[in-house]
Formats: sequence, structure tokens, C-alpha cells
Amino acid sequence: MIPPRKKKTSMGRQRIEIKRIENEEARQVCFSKRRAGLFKKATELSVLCGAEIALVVFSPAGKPFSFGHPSVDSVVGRFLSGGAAPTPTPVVDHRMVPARASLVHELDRQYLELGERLAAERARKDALEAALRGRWGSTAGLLDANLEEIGLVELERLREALERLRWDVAMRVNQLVIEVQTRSVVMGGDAAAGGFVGGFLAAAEESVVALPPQHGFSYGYGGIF
Amino acid sequence: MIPPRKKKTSMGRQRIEIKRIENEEARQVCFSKRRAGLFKKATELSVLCGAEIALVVFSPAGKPFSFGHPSVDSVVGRFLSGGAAPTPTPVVDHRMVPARASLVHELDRQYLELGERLAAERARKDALEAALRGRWGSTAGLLDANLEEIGLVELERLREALERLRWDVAMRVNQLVIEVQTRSVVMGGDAAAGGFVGGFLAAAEESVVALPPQHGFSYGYGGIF
DNA sequence: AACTATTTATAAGA
DNA sequence: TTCTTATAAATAGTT
Repeated sequence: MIPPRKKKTSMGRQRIEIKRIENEEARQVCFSKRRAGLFKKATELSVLCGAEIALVVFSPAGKPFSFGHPSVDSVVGRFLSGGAAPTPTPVVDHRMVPARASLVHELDRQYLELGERLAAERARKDALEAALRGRWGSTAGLLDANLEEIGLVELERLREALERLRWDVAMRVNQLVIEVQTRSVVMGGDAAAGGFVGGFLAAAEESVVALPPQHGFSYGYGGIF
Repeated sequence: MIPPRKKKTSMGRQRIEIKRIENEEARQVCFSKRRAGLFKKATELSVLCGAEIALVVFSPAGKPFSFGHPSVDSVVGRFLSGGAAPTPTPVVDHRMVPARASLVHELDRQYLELGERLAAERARKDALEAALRGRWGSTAGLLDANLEEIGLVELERLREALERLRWDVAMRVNQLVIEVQTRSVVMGGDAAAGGFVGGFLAAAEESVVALPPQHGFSYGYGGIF
């Protein structure tokens, strides 16, 4: 018999030049795919390395998308305050531009949050120790070495399960967001601890869309730390 | 000629789980590689599709990197001024959104609130992980015996929260599907569909925040232009 | 930093 | 848009 050859139903992925896609439809399709890929990569980087990331993308049509770990606001705030000197935009100058006003505000909050975090940690530690003392008295001798051993293994197993699940949830939410956006629905919610959310736009804000059609990039890096 | 034998000098790329890399050196290496990849992707997306992008990344060591097209500032500015609407907490009637200023203020308030919760959760996880590592610090010996048990209780609580979350997500996803099928029509900016979606996300956030806080994310998406 | 073996991401096509 | 497929790219583990 003739070896069943399958006809090439696809010419597979083709190499493309990295330059503006002129065909509007193709550009939109490419944007959707690559945006998803980009956000996935950003998420993975933050999870794998615990890196703080802020990613904001405006589609060619002007739709905003964002991802932040722990939140767009906090990362951008840290960026603007942390002495990170972006290449193009020198150090933060504190002339209050509307957009920046909230960012500066963010800085103030960061100090506050820092203090709160310390307080919370302290409180947590106290609570833990208190609880332990309590148990020490009432359930002393309840656990033996073997039990502890099992407990540890179990703990680790559970922890991993939790990590996986939360990852699935994050991805699922992300996917849902993409799907929903596809249907032209608007409005925001946020997926996790960040607290920043995509939003809405009043008709009056269309002016905001107006941005100089320039085509430049700017990479920033800081070697201070 | 004899085909030059190539002994496998490498086991090639291995599949990895997307979870925090504990080994510090490996984490740093991974960060460097993936950061480069992420920035490349971001650049390509902006070039191919003319999308405006702002990307800020802090390495685990705290070193800042950024990319912006046309600039981080302009994109973030556009994002903040254009459409950041907080919705971490359900029940936000977007038809009665006050002034922009109020929104920003509200955002700050809610962010702060979430920050406190996040801080507490983080502290808790730290305690848990400390227990897992068997490092009790100076209070060694006194607490070790029962830390595991405490951790288990905590984890059990988390597990239950996840169980609820799972159910919640499943239900809401189903509802969304039905909703979308039922009313395939779209309305710009009205609270109807948007509120629904926001509800889902808010619910997810609600529970996700209670998860291993090491990973807090926030996905944002927004308005139609 | 360079090197592969593989896993991923995607350009096209359906 | 979503799924499939062939191929280009990214990258984990080594050296």
C-alpha cells in the first residue's frame, strides 16, 4: 500500500519580520495572540522569580490591558520613587501632572504600607507564639516525632497543591478576561491581591486617547541595587 | 563521509512547573533569561501592532528594568488618567461613578485595605514556610514541636477557602457562559454585563488573596474606545 | 556565556 | 474567533 501521507494542511509557522503589520485585520489577530503570550510570560516571570512586574498595554484600538504583581500601582510607584532612573525620562520631577499626582500619592502609601506590613508581621508573630503556648499546655505530648514527620510531608504536599490551584485560577481569570473583552464588554475587576483594576471610560475622556503618534521606544534600567 | 556522531551533550530543555524557584542562583539565572525574553516580546508586540506598552520589572534583588513605547510615563499616565476604576470589592455601580478624583481616592483606599490584608497573609506564609524549613530561629526547641500542627490548621483553612473558591468560580463561569449566550448583544459601558464580570473577578480576588500571598496578581482590562 | 535538546509560542490555514 | 498544524523561538540543564 501507499504509505498514507498526510497532506500538509498547514504550512506551519512562518518566520516574520518584526515590523509593523499593515493589514489591519492581521494586526489585530497578531495583537490578540501576542498579548496573551506576553501576559503569560509576565505572570510566569513573577511567579518563578518573585519579581515585581507592572505591564500596561494599549491595543491598537486603544483598549487598555494590564497586569501587576503585586499591582501596577505599587510597582510603578516603586519605579518612580525608587530612584530608578529610566533612560529616557530622567529622575522623577515632582511637578504635578494629573496622571502623576496619583503616582506621588502612591509613594506616600508605600511608606504607610511598609509600616503596616511590619505591624502585621509583628502581630502575626505574637499571635503564633501565643497560640503555641496555649497548645503547649493543653495538647502537650500530643505529637510525637513520627507524627511531626508525616505532618511536614503533608504540609508540603498541600502547599504545592495550593500553588498549583492558585496558578490555575490566575490563568483562568486571565483567560476569562480575554474572552470577555472579546465580546466588547467593559468594566473591571481584579484578579488578585494587587488591588488595581482595569476600568471604564466615560465618553468625555476620549481626549485622553489623543497621543502623539510618535514611534520611539525607551528602555530603562537601573544598576543602583 | 561519516556523519559526525553527536553525543548528547545536553538533556535539552526540561519542562518545569510554574512555581517559585527556591534555589537563589537558579532563580537569578532564570530571571535574567526570562526578563530578556519578556522585553523582547514586549518590543515585538509594540512594533508589530503599534501597541503602546509600559513594562516595569524589579529583579528579585530589587534592580529595576523598564521598557516603554512611546515611554513608560506616557503609557502609565494614559492608563491612570484614562480608566483605572477600582472594583476589588463588588457592588460598585458604575452608572453613578462620581468624579475622576473620587475614583482615584477610592482606588487608594481600597488598595490600602488590600495591602493590609496582603501584608498579614504574607507574614502568615512566611511563618508557614519557616516552619516547613524547620527553622524556628532563636526560640528553637520551644516552638518546633507544634508549629507543624499550627501550620496544618492554617493550611486546612486555606484549603477550605480554595474549595469555596473553586465552586464559586465554576458557578460564575457557568453563569457567564449562559449570560453571554442569552444576550449576545453588547452595550457600551453600562453596568449590566460589566458588573457581572466584575463580580466574578472580585469573587476570585476575594479568595485568591487568601492564598499563598507570595503571589498576588492583578489583571486589569478596560474600556472600549 | 555558549550549547543543544526540548518545550513553547505562533503564523497560517480551516 | 477558535482549532489545528508545522515551524520558529524561547529556554532548562550542562559545560
